[in-house]
Amino acid sequence: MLSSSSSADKRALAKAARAVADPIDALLAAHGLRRTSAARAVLGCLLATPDTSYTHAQLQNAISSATDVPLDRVTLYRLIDRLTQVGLLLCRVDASRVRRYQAMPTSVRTMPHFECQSCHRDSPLAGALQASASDLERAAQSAVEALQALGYKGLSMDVALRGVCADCASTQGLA
Amino acid sequence: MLSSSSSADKRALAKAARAVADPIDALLAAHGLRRTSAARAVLGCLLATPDTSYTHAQLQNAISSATDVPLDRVTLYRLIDRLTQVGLLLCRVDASRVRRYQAMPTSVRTMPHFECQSCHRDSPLAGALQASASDLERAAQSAVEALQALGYKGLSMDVALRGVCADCASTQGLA
DNA sequence: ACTATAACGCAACTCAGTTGCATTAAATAT
DNA sequence: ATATTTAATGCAACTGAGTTGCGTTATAGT
Repeated sequence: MLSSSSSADKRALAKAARAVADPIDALLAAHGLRRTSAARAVLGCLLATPDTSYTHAQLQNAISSATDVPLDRVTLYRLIDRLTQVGLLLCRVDASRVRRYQAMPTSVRTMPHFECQSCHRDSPLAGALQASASDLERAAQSAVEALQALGYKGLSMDVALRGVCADCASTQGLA
Repeated sequence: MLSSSSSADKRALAKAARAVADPIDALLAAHGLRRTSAARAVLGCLLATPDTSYTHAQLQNAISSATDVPLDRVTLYRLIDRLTQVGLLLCRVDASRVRRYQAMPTSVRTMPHFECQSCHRDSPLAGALQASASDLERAAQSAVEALQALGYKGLSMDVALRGVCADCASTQGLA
C-alpha cells in the first residue's frame, strides 16, 4: 500500500516519472544509455532540428554555446557513437569526407542530391527532376519496407548522383 | 609528298598513330591530359577492371607492383584528381571515410547497398529486395537521363540504405 | 632543337577521428 | 541511505587520409 512504500520505492517512482515526463530521458533509458547531461544536450539538440545534420564540430559548438560547461571533443565522439549504434542517430559521410549526424528520421524522406566531381558542389535535385525524384522516392519506400519486414531498424535512404555538372562540362576539354 | 616529310611531321604522325592505336592515350588526349606513364598506368588499371573501385593505397600498390618504378603518393593523388575532374573516373567516399575510385561506368548500373550503423557492414541489397532494387534502378535511370538532357556528363548513381541491421537490432537493447 | 608549362617528387602540414588510461558520476546492490 | 559496480568523462598522445609549397623533370607546341 502507498503509505508503507519505502524511500527506495519513492526514488524509483521519481525516476520513472522523470523518464516519462522527459521524452529524451525516456529515449535514452529505452535504449539502455545513461541519462547524462551531455547525452540529454546532444539528443535534445538533434531532435529539436529534424532533417538537419551537424558535423562533430558544429555539434560541439552548438552544445557549448547552449550550455555553460563545454564538453570534451572525445566525449562527444563517443557519445555520438553510442547514440548512433542504438539507432537514435543517423550518420552519413558527406562529399568532403566528414561525418554528419542527425536525429533518425521517423518517416522515410528521400532527397536525391547531385555531387559534381569537378566543382564539388552538392545540390539537391529539383526542378526538371521532380518527376524522377518522386519515382525514386516511391521505389525507396518499398525497399525500406522490405527491409523493415526483415527486422531492420531505423532505416533511412540516401540517393546520390555523381558526375560532372553542365557548367563544368562546358568549360572543360571534354570528350 | 612522303619523301619530303620533315622529322617534325614524322613525330606528329607517330604520336597520332600511337594515340589511335592505344585507346588509353586517345582518352587522355581527348580530355586534354598529358600522356605520362603514370596516367597510362592508372587509367589502364582502372579500365581493365570496370565496376571495381580502389582506394588510393590500393591503387598505388597495384601500380607499384605492376611496374618497376613506384610512383609518388602525392603524384597519384593529383593524377586521380585530374582524371576525376575530366570525368574519366568516378569517386565516392565509403562508409569509413576513404575515397574509392573506379573507371566511369558507361551504362548506369545502380547497385543499392546497405550500411549498418552498428556493425558497420556494407552489404549489397539482394534477395528479398530484388523487386524494389529494380524499381529503384528504373527510377534512377530516368533521373540520369533527365540530367543528361541538361548537359551533365559522366553520371552515376549511388543508392545507400542506412540503419541497424536485423542482427544488431536483435542483440541490443532496442526500443 | 628550344621553350613554355603540365606533371612529378619530396617534405612538411592539416584535419577528422581514435586509443589508452586515470577520474567521475550513474545505476544497481546492500 | 550508503556502498559497489560499471558506464561515461576528460586529457594527452596518436593515426591515417588527404593537402600545400616548391624546386625539378618531362611532355606538348613552336
